[in-house]
Amino acid sequence: MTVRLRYAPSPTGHLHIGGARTALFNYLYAKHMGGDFILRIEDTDLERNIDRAADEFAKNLGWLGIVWDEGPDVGGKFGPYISTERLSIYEHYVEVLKEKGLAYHCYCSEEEIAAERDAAMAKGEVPRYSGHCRHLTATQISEYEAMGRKPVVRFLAANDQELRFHDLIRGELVFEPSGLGGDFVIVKSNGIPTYNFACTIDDHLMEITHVVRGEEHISNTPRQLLLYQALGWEPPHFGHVSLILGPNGKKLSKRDESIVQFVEQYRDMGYLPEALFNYLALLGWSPGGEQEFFNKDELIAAFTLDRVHKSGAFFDAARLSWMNSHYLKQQDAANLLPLVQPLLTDDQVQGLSNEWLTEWISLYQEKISQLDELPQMGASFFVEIPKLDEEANSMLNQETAQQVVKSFHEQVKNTALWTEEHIKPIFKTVQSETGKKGKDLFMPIRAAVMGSLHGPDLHRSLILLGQARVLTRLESVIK
RNA sequence: GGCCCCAUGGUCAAGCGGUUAAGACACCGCCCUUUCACGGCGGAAUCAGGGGUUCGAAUCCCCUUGGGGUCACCA
Repeated sequence: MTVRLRYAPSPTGHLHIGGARTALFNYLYAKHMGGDFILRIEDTDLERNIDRAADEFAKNLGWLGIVWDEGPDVGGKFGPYISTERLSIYEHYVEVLKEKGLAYHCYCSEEEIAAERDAAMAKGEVPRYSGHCRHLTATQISEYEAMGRKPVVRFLAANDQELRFHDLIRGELVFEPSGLGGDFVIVKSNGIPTYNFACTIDDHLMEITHVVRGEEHISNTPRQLLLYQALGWEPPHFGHVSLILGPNGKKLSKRDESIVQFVEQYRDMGYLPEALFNYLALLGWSPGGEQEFFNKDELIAAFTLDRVHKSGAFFDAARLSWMNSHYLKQQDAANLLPLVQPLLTDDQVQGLSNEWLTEWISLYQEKISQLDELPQMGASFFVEIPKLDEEANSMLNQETAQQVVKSFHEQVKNTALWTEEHIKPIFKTVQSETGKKGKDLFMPIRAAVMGSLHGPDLHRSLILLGQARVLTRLESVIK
């Protein structure tokens, strides 16, 4: 039997790194086992649904390199893959449960339930639905209806045995039935099923074999187990992945601004999908060896659930950054060009060929850890005369530096060709003319031409700049 | 608070009863280099505490402590 896993986000925001990692683990395991990976949208919270969010999830998941075999856009034989398009399916199973006497209408208002809960809490007891509406008479029901109350449907959780399941990551997990909170809601008063219900129905009908999800779902599992039991279904295997922690040591909150946590933001900053993919795979999972860099196929080959960590992991932005700089170095500058172009203004790229820009990228490629550092770092190439920074300025105020610059200027002016082979001898000549070498030779020229003592390879920079512009820049600092 | 989960350096982590407790990021030195970076070499830094079990415990068990998750008509 082939393995089937799914990622089932609710379209209430952007894809964040925690969700992306959960999707990634599901994907990697499905592919490792030669099975299917399914994307399903759980949009049962009508109020919080955000337009286009589902498309964004798909877009960003796709960007990361996660591909699904079935989903809202690609279809599949277990569709539809969006909860709100499956309402009639859920209705059917509500009827099934009602016929078995395991589901009933509850007319208690949210206020009444809240009052019960608060009372229980005040007494230090576990909140638990009282079962008030379990056995309503026909008259009571019509009274409630006459009052205009809209019922929810509750599942009759009469279970009094402990619930247990073998978690793929954590091992045997056991729950006391008293902690469940009594009969829980499976259909909200607006007629839409709750997560626990929809999820159970969908996972079963879609023949999901392994449910790998965040640790925050551990406590939902016993309720879902009850549902599987009531429906006479075999539950899938469950595995709960630990949380990704923010700087405060708590579960990442989407509202926490201290950390960049949406996939799209990383894309915009110039992170490569391979780097994020690689980093996320290694967060909370380890193949055990010393290898750090893995491509997708290697990860698929290596990924197993039993090596997923039980403890939470801090999101280490510095490590991601390091990993991205590695992937950036690996790339051909030409491949980076389309990613860099959107980061440059029309003004900057005016009249510049792709070849020129590619060379410009390759000049800085190994110095950056994200692509959006490039425009700033390489800005001096886009202006006629760069502004001298403090260090460069004070260097050029020195008489010895002026000598070097003047001599260099003279040579540049008189050279006919402007290639690496012609530039090298120029430095030789300046060296013998001024008696300067090493730093004393190169730094004044770098300062004069680039406006800074730090920067990429000087020879290549000069060539890219072009003879005319180099001359202009030299003249601008000669006193 | 109830229930549940977790615990190796600052961070990611290897380790599954016998190791000088890997490796990486970050950090600090040094080297390479016309600068910055890259790279190379080196350094500092970890088994939360206490009990057991065992000839032997980072590894197994218990307790404590600490952290986290969850207690919705959100997922």
